[in-house]
Amino acid sequence: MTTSASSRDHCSRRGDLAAPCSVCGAKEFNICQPLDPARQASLYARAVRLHWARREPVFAAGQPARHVYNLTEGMVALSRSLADGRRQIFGFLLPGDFIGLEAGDAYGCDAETLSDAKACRFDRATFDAFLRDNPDVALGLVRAASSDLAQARQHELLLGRKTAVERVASFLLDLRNRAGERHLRTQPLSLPMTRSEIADYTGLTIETVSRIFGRLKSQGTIDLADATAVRVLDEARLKRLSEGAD
Amino acid sequence: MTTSASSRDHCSRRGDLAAPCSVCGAKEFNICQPLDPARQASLYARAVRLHWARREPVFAAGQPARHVYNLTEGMVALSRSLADGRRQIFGFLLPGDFIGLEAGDAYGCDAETLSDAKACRFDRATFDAFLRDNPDVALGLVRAASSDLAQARQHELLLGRKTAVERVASFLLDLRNRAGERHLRTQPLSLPMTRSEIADYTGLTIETVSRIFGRLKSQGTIDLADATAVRVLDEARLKRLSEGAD
DNA sequence: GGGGCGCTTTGATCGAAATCAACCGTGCAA
DNA sequence: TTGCACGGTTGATTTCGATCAAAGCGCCCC
Repeated sequence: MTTSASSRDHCSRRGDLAAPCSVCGAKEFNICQPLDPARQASLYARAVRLHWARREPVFAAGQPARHVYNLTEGMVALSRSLADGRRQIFGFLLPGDFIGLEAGDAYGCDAETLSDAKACRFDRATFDAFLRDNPDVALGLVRAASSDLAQARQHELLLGRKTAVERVASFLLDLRNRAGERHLRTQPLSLPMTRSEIADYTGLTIETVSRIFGRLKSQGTIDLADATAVRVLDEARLKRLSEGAD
Repeated sequence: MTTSASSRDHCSRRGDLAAPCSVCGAKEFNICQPLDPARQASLYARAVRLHWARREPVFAAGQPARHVYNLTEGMVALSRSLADGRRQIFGFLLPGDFIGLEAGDAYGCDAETLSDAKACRFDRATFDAFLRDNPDVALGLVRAASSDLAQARQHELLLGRKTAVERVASFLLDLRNRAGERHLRTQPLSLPMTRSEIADYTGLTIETVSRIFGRLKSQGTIDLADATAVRVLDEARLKRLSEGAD
């Protein structure tokens, strides 16, 4: 199995999710609440709600890709490591995002929770059949896949050509924008990831990330109540820094 | 128009292509030769064969994405630049690859030829309609898109976490494998791209790329007849170098 | 032939970020 | 309460690749 030992199906906790499952429409964690019961019956009947604690694997690179997930709460990191342990994080997934959608026979990267997280899980075969019957949903997924590629290329530009300051500023702005889009904007922005995960995303070391946070703080560009609570004080400046000005 | 001034429709030169167009099946540059005339009539009737000289733009980031291309001969680079000119090349396209497939309303990157190149061009609307009628082709494209994403992530790992030697070794092996897959393997491997383009792909400078080529040559790992003709002498060693051993 | 241009190579030096090394604060378990 | 593990910050030093500089080599055009 790809989900960790402590993940539970149909967990007994209840409550609103950060985002309803975009496939089966579930709005609460343990209740099936599809938008269109007739069409989606075969799919949601088999959908399973899962939740994980912080720092648990959802799946690992190379495992057979038997499931597709729709994240409804929490944050998940996609990454891949070299044999000697050097790790590159590709991105941080937010509620509403799909996990494992692009996989062929096997998952191409590791997926790990960065916080408590919840997701709807679908069997790949069931999911594919559902897409065949629902071209509108399928079209939406094609768009989502294109946007993943666009994001990956943006990230390639960051890793290949930006300085350390530009990388960290870009990371902060990007996270802020994506959180804002999904109405998850909190003030201050709370970061579930550690300095080590930010370093592995930006292609830097934890020391460099820490120093740059310090510099941004002393400049007055951001405020740090603690290491995880970032308040952007000067967005325009942060934007300039992310593009190589200053 | 996105194609350059010197591109010509239905060019009068003839001859076998490196790869037949994977959509309309054209095997020669100026002759429509579809695999299944009945089904594909609406598409191939409007397909246009183009060719470009070296270093010509196919399209630029931000332009309205009106066309989809299938490269049949030559090589094209996808890239994106920062305001100050720093450029990141995302990949090198070979015959058989699609160009501009993942674009939404506008192209997300610059596409430029690295050599003389030929392609079949389709109107996006026509192409989309064709895909709706040919789900098998559409499925193939979904797989192609997934593999683009996998490749982009491999490249993120290269840019974020590999050393200069590892990057150049990975670049050479990757190009070699992809050329081999498509029966374009030449011995020695001939590189249509300059040191500057290799640098922009690997996130290095031309001087560093040149020095590493020199080092690989003096080690006996590769042989360089001239700057563009690379013969891999010790593939196993190159593989080890690309992964951090040695 | 010669001169200039674009690309590559090679050498010397510099600098941004990595590495090495303490040290701090917090939370947790003995 | 102590001790320790973990994450974060900060300082000293090193290093890898960038930058600066110069020269070599086709290649094309005059």
